[in-house]
Amino acid sequence: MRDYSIGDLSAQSGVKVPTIRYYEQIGLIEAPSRTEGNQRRYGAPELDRLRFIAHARDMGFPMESLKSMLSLSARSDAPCARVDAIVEQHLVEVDQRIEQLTRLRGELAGMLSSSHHGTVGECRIVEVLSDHDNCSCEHGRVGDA
Amino acid sequence: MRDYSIGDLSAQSGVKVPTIRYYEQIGLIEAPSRTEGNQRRYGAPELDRLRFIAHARDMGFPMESLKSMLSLSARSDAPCARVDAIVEQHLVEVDQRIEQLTRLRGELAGMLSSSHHGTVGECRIVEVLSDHDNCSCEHGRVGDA
DNA sequence: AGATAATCTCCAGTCACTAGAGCTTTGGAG
DNA sequence: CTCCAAAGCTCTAGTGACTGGAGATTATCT
Repeated sequence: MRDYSIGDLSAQSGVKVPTIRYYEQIGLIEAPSRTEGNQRRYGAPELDRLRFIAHARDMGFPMESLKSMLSLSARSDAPCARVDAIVEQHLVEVDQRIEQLTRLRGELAGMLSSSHHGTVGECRIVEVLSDHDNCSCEHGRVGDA
Repeated sequence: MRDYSIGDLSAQSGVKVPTIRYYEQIGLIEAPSRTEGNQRRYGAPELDRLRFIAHARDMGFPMESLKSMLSLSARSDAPCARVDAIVEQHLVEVDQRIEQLTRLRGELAGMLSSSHHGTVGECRIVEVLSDHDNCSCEHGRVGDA
C-alpha cells in the first residue's frame, strides 16, 4: 500500500517534488508515514488526491474551492450539490473571463489595424494605451482565472 | 508643470500610492523631483506614463512587454513596428487563452450536466477531477493572461 | 562495500504588490 | 500665525503559490 516515494508520486501526478512538500506544509495533503530513515512513503489514495489537486488547479479552480471540494469529498455522504455549486461558480467566473478577454481581443486587434507603421512618435498604439478615454473599455483587472 | 503630489497622481491615474512608489523602486517610472520637504512632485508627462502603465497592465500585458514599450516610446523615432510586434504577440497569447478557457468551459459544463445530485460518494465531478484520463483535456496551466 | 541518486530540512527568492510602524511635511481653519 | 489632521516619507515585512539551493542523510544498485 505504501509503495510510492515522493519522487514516484511526483512522476505519477506531474506535481513537482518540492510542491508536494509544500502542499503537505499548508495542509492540503496529509503528512504521510515515513520510513525508518525519515523518508515519505505514499499509497494509492494519496496519489488520487494529488491528481485531483493537480487537475483542479490546471482547470483554474482557486485554492479555496479546492480545499472545500477536498473536505467535502472526504465525507462520501456529503451532498453532491455542494460540489456542483462550486463548479457552477467557477463556470460563471470562466465565462466572465472569456467575455473580458474577447473584449480585450477586439481592442488589441483595433490597435493593430489602425497603426500605420511609422515611428513611435506617431504611433496610435502608444496613444491609445496612454489615454484611457480612447478605448471602449471598462475592463477590470486581467490576470486570474 | 510639477503640480501633482503622489496622491493627486494616484487619483488621476487610478494607481495606488504605494504602487507608484513601488514602480519607482523597480525603475518602471523615473524618480521625480522633490519639494524642500522631500515630497514627490509630478507633472503631466509622468501622469501620461503612469496611465499608460495602468492601462497596459489592465489589458494583461506582462511587465516585460510593458518595459519594452516604455523604452521604445521614449525615443520617438523608434519604428512603430516594434511596438506592433509586442501587441501582436500579446494578441496571440490572448487568443490562446480564450481557446483554452473555452475548452475548460466545455469540460465544466459537461461535469455539471452529468452529475445526478446524489452524495459525493457517487459524484461524477470528484471522479472526473481525480482521473485525468476521463477528460478531453490537454489544458496547460491556467492563471495568467 | 562503495558510488550515486534521491531524499531530508531549512532558508531564501520570486512577482507585483499591499500593509504597517513611526516619523515629517503640507495645507487649510481659526 | 499657529495648530492639527491629512497626506507624505522610509523601511520592513507579509501575501500566495510555489521554486531553488545548501548541506546533510538515506536508499538503491552493482
